[in-house]
Amino acid sequence: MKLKKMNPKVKRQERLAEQVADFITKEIESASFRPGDIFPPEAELVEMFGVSRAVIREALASLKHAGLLESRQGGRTKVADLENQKSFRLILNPATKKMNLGYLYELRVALEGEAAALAAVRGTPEQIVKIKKCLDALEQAMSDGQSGTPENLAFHKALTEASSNPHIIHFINWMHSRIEEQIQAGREVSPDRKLPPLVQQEHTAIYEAIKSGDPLKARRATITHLKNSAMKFFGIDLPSAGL
Amino acid sequence: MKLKKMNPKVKRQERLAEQVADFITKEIESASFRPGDIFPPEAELVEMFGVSRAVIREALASLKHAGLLESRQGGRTKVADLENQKSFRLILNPATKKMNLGYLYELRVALEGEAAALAAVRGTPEQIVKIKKCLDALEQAMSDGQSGTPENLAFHKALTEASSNPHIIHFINWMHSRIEEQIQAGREVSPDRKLPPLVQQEHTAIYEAIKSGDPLKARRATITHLKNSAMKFFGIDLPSAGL
DNA sequence: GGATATCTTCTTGTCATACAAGTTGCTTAT
DNA sequence: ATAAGCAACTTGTATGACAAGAAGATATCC
Repeated sequence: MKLKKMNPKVKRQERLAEQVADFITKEIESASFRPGDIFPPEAELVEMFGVSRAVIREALASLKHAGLLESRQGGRTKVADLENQKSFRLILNPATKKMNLGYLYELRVALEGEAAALAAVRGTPEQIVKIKKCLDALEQAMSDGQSGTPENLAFHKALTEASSNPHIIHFINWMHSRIEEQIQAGREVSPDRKLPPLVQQEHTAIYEAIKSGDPLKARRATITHLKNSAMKFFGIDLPSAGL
Repeated sequence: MKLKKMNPKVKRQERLAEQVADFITKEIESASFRPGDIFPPEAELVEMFGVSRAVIREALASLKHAGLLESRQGGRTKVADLENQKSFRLILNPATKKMNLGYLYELRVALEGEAAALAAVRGTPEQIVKIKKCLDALEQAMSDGQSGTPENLAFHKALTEASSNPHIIHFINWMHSRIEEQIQAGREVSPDRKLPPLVQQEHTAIYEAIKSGDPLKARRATITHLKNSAMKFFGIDLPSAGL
């Protein structure tokens, strides 16, 4: 239960407050504390972790900001309801890395499918032109023998933006980086990530569907594309879910 | 640019660190600062806001934890890439309250539709029984003349849980509370929120589809239900997006 | 005896100061 | 001009002090 203050072996030493915050977060997520429980007073935490009150307060401030804890001057600090958090964080079960990635992909399918459908319904001509440009750039990059990863990312980004829904855009972009993080974390699966020529067909299908204003076709093309890449890169077999 | 330290008129005084953090967050979101920009040193912020360094540090700790800022001992603090944030927060445009709610509903439609489809594909018998129980409880509550709001919530929750995807479950629940918050915030639209008898038909349709294991039907029933309630309660006309 | 008011103690919120650790940029010597 | 070294600046941590509010114990009044 005690934190090490200074471990010289660790290259990039994390700030103490962050260590404490992470520790407490795990404690709460592992249900050692339940929502509504009263939290130990700061003085006790100071002893427990062997750090100054300033550090404890910075850690608690972070967790209060994130919505994990609640406090009022004079009163005791309480563990907040998970529902009431202002920010959303993935709760990653370290025991099931591969499952995590699959679950994340399911989320991705739902959102990017919807984004593509929305793009087909209300994408502006400029947005659609932008998608086309990204498609061409990707084509070019691949025929040049490059990996095409950045162009691929740009294509998906342009696609998302054509949904014109700021929350969906923001969330999809956020999720991409979370997925990337998961991939980096679970290195036992090391895909070469080289885009096979086939994907370009899938990309084109998505573009065509959006351009023709057919939301269902756009959604299906996107889902097919994501299902295929999940299988190809990670061996994940996503459920069809009726589309 | 200066914060008031103590405003006796405000009932529930927010902590200074939280005020500072919110202020800085808005500054960053409104693009006054761009990712990669170096941030003013703490000493300068102390002067700027007229608070102690401890308060500034707690605010900065919160923002670093959220992923908005990055710092290294000795170096300058920088504004982090929005993409790299570990937690997701809604960026609410205060100018367009009604739009926000509509956009949130689009997100909700995408996710709950997917959840319903997944529930139809892989919902366990126990999960489906639970949905039925919630449906019955809602029926009972409504025939008793109650609002049925808590039962309605329970029904949707049971539905979501049957998707068996922890991230989707967590995110939908989180979004419900965000939507509720938005509704509270924009009080000019004050719906009476009383469930009309018609919704029960829609609920039953969702349940039947899931029970029969038909993901497409479950998805469509859910989307129809959400579209109708968005229109009924808030006058929001959601796009069809091909389903 | 029970409800109410007061007071003591505990806890969180804020401030001030000091120093350690590390970075940045300038100065200086080669 | 380049590189080493130094000085100033910035963030990280620790400590002590006090204010403000909450919670519980105590005393008071009916």
